[in-house]
Amino acid sequence: MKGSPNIARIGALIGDPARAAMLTALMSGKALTASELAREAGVTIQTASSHLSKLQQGDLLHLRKQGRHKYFTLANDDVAHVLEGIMGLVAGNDMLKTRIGPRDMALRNARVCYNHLAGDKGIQLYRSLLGKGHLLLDEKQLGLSASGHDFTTGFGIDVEQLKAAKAPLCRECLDWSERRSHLAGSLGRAFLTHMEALGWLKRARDSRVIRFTISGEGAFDSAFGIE
Amino acid sequence: MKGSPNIARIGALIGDPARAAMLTALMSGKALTASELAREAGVTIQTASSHLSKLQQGDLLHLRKQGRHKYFTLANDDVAHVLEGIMGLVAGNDMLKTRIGPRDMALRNARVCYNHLAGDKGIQLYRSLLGKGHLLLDEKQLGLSASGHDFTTGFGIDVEQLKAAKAPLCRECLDWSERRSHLAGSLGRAFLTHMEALGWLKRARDSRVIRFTISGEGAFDSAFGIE
DNA sequence: TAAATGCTTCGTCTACGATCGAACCATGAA
DNA sequence: TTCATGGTTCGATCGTAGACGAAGCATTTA
Repeated sequence: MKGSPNIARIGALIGDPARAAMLTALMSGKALTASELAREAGVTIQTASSHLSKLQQGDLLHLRKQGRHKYFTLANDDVAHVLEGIMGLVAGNDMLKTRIGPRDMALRNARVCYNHLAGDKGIQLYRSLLGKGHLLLDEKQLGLSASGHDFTTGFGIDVEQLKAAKAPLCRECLDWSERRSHLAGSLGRAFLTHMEALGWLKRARDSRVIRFTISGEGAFDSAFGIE
Repeated sequence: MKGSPNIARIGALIGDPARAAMLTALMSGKALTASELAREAGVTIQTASSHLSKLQQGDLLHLRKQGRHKYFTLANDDVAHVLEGIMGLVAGNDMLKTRIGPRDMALRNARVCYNHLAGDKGIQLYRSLLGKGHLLLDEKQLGLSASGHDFTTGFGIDVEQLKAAKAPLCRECLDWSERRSHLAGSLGRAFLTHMEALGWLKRARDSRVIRFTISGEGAFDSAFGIE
């Protein structure tokens, strides 16, 4: 109707507790089935089904049928970005009152933000790549420089394959815990999955927490020149 | 309860049509009274009062009493940032279907995003400052370089005064229309208000649209080196 | 085929919240 | 003081959306 986009629709989608729980669960980046999301939200499978169809209708979720399963993920990085932003709003207010527990400390140190690395570790990575000139912020968005291309392929990531896909390669994402940017986009995802493949880190089973192994932490520091 | 912040609360706040209308109205950056917001949302003043107290309770709004009036603004730049992000989500989906009209074109060209310049013009400004080394993105957040300090004061902005305030000086804000960053923070606000004072541009009465004057457009281009 | 699993649809119930009329405070003007 | 204006609080109404039980599809396994 008006010139501005319809905010209320999306707000209402996020505004329901059950749906919000599902969305936060999907922030892990994993594809989850309808029944898993139902458990996560603490509702029966029928109501979950209703919620999921609404979320999908609102283009917040992406669906991938596979056999008799339905795997849901967040629709794209933008959705994740908005969700992180909202978390930042609550964090700014609540965190001051609530004493941050060990679980939150782990979240702040390293967590997954829709399949890419966030938290303190994510920012270190971003800063390193930017500082060494591997990432460029010159013109539009964020770009991978020639040296960055070499570095990344040398690290073991198939950049050409990522470039072939239609999804944006680099994107920055603002962190609610640290108030700084970290690397998102398909490249950000590739970094995380590759580090996991290298055994540097492990994802916690049912949360967004990431735990680095002892050797992985050292390898991370030396690979990216963290003092 | 859980480790992650409580998203649903904020989503629900944004999710009501009346409240959403108020928030989008406040994206203009102007301070609006309760009754103005009631008109904007199309509800009576009583219900508006209820909504406003909820929004304030949720730390989305900042209140400033003045005489028998109550002036509301968005609580901070982060709130504006999140709202723009949500608009971006809807824009990505709806804008493809809906043919963009002249009103939207004006919005894309130049608009106010919580008191700083957004849209195409906002990005030009940001790119220019970054390209000339006046803004630095090295380490944490965004910073004003020495040359940027000189340039800005030369432009007629009292940077020292801004630095004295507790609000962050520079911040980047992602644009939904252009998918690029522009300058937010108190410095971004200062740029907009100063340009308005110089007569370069005029804000539309009841929208977020900004119209540059003919001379203002030329002055803008030469001041920031837009070809 | 039958049985089991994953998910959807239907119908009903319930509860919360948005809305407004009316009365009530508070501030500023006459 | 009295009047007008800006805003809040109370109470009642009403709608809608969320919840689940039960039945219905669909797909995979036996």
